[in-house]
Amino acid sequence: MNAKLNKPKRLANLPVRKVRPAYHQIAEQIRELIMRGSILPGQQLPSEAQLSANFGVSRNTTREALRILSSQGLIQTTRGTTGGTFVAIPDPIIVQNNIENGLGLMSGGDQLTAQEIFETRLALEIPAARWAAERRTEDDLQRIRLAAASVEAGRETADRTDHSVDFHQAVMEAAGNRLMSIIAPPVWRVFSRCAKGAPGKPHLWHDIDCDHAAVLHHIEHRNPDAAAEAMQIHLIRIHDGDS
Amino acid sequence: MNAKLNKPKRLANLPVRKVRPAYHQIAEQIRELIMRGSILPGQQLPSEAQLSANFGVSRNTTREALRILSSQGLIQTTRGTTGGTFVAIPDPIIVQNNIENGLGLMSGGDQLTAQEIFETRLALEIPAARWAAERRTEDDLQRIRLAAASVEAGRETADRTDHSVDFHQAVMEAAGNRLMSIIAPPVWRVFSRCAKGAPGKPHLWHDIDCDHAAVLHHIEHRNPDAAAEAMQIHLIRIHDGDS
DNA sequence: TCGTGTTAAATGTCCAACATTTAGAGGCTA
DNA sequence: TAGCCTCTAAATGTTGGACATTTAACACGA
Repeated sequence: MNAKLNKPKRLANLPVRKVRPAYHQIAEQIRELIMRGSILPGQQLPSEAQLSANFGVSRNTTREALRILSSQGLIQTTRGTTGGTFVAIPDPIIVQNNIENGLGLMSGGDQLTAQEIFETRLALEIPAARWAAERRTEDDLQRIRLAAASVEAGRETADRTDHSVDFHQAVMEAAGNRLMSIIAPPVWRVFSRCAKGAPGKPHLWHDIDCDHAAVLHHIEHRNPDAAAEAMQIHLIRIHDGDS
Repeated sequence: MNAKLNKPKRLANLPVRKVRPAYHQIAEQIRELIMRGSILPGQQLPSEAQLSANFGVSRNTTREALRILSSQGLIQTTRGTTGGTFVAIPDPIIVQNNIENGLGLMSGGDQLTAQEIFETRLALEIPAARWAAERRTEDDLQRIRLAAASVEAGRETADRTDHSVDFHQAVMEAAGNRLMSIIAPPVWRVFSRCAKGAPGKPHLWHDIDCDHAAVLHHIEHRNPDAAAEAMQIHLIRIHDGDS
């Protein structure tokens, strides 16, 4: 049994697969079609039987290829007479889950330190606070206020942590950059998983509430520099508070 | 045919699957085992035959579940007598590909604008330049120099674009944050795909070379603020140059 | 007109067999 | 003994066919 454990290492060091399995090649080809836009989101792919005939493989092999694409969020399958395989309409939730999966894997293997995740948060959220102060709508403000209030109201630490993410999410969305809104949540989730051994001193939560109020205040008054600085102070606090 | 096009929308609006397929449930269960650490990276899973027996499904169904996990980078399969299915050791390349898949899909569907991608680059790369100036080693410098020289030497626009990514990658790696080094490349690739209709004025490439030299110079002399500013100027230039 | 049953098309699942790859065991030879 | 060869076993890869299930549309009758 022990002999088996070191086998994967050998594989990782020798990524020279002579021939990739058929299902892998087929997935690659269909993926290429989708990525280059030859088949548009919402359009239907040929049925499994037709695909199998076209590629000259059995239906089982085709299905294994489709499972790969499906798990990458590229296609969706439905049953029934009008069912079939369709190019998926991009869904931010699924994309985020995929990113989180990957990042979670790496942080679990000690390949990511808490410091690195903290720095990434600085890079993403300080500019976000600045842009939020410049661009926020009344709706954005409302959401940020609500999230800040939920954190204050939270009784247990777990509640507060959850709602704290809501606060940061609300600020991020007020910044009006959808790409950053997609990237940030997975980073937060990995962050909270890395730093979950954080009991926190009793006054820490009070300080955090003050930080949130300050960020909100500066965004409210459209003061980008102050909002950015307040966010920086806040992030440093929650990072140091955990250590 | 047209009737088929709007079917996926209906699905997206009705995410109430009565029962998820068996392969989906099995993938979920095994994924849970891996994520909670019950099976450690490098360890071997039971053979497909044993898994099928344990779950009470056919080998085909088990294989489709394994394809899902494999495409998520969670497992690796090898053939032969010592082969089998092993929990994968996290690989940044695969994680990056998954992220790029997702982002690429979203940018293709007009869900991401060039402006948003540009802003994300600002957020990631300006701090990176600053940290690079603080932390760079001699090896880092060497790589940045090499990349800058390759851009200058490039004859065709395509060559220069490729090597330009190398330059930014080298700076990013000098910053010493692996999480940001993972996130940034997918963003770049989506960026270059969005802005590939960029012929560029003749003097643009010369300006870019000057920018690179300035960034390199400030990183070399450990001047974080100047490096950050030079990177900002550079990013703005390549963004405006495309419009 | 409304409901209802039938039907067809597609994916989901199973089975049994065979092909291929791979490392190791064992035997042969020098 | 060292080195090479063949054989074998264990695992994944692939095939073909069959049947189950789901779903919407169609035809039919009250």
